[in-house]
Amino acid sequence: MEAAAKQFKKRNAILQCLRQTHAHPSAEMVYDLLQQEHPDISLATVYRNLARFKSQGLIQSLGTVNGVERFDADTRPHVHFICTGCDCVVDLPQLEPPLSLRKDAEDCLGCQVDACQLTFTGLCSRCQGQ
Amino acid sequence: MEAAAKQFKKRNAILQCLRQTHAHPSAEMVYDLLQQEHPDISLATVYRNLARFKSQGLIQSLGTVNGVERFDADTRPHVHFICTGCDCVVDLPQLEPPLSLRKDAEDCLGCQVDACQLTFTGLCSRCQGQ
DNA sequence: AAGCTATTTGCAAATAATTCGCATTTTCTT
DNA sequence: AAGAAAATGCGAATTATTTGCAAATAGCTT
Repeated sequence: MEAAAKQFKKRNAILQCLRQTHAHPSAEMVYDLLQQEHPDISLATVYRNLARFKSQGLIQSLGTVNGVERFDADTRPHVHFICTGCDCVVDLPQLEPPLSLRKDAEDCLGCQVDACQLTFTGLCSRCQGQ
Repeated sequence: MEAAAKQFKKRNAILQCLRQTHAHPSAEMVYDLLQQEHPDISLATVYRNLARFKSQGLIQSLGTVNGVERFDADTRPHVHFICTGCDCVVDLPQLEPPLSLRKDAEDCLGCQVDACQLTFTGLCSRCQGQ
């Protein structure tokens, strides 16, 4: 095996891609981002691996923005802002997620809370100037 | 026109349906709920009117749960709990949505925040007993 | 390195939720 | 009652996502 170890797994490329961006990409966005490095990757592979990462807790889903699911490799609870103009998603690590309400929710409903998601929506600075 | 004014609009039936339930239904759930009263309603009409109500601010969308969009006729900001076991959605009117963070978000990003959504996910009391 | 098994992938077809076009019906305005 | 505008039903189209399956790849065992 003298040739360069070009053949790592595509799976890792997908995870790295997610970890290197702050764009909270969709499956198709990941697919597009990987085109340079892996022109032969399949969209199905991206979907499959995103589903796997999610079930493994390696990434989290932000739910869907305009009909398409968006992902985040940062699994720590943090606040998001979603622009209804351009569909961009931005982190707000400065803001404290209201985790203290979690126990209240559990007490109110007798449920078991696994995650907390706080999202602001509106227009980003760019989209405000139309 | 002596016969009873049976022919109000289906549009209103859809809105009333949403207002009378706490199930945060999807389009198809609304369609099913209306079958008794309006067996001749079309699913497309439900979709069309939900979109209209949303754009008018008469209802809000909770985003999608397991791939299907869910709606709420209560447009006041309030906290939700979503069960990942049975996909039920429950209000938590007792909990205070962190609206105070809204201004912080705007300051951080220079954005304009229009809405705030806080959602807890986990297992409801029924689903905890498997 | 060869052989064997399990996993991953690409492709194309299938699925599922939602939207759209258009003809018909209903409502509104006069 | 007549005509214009809006709402609806139906079926087809669209779009995101999933799946079946055969080929490719990676891991083991010798």
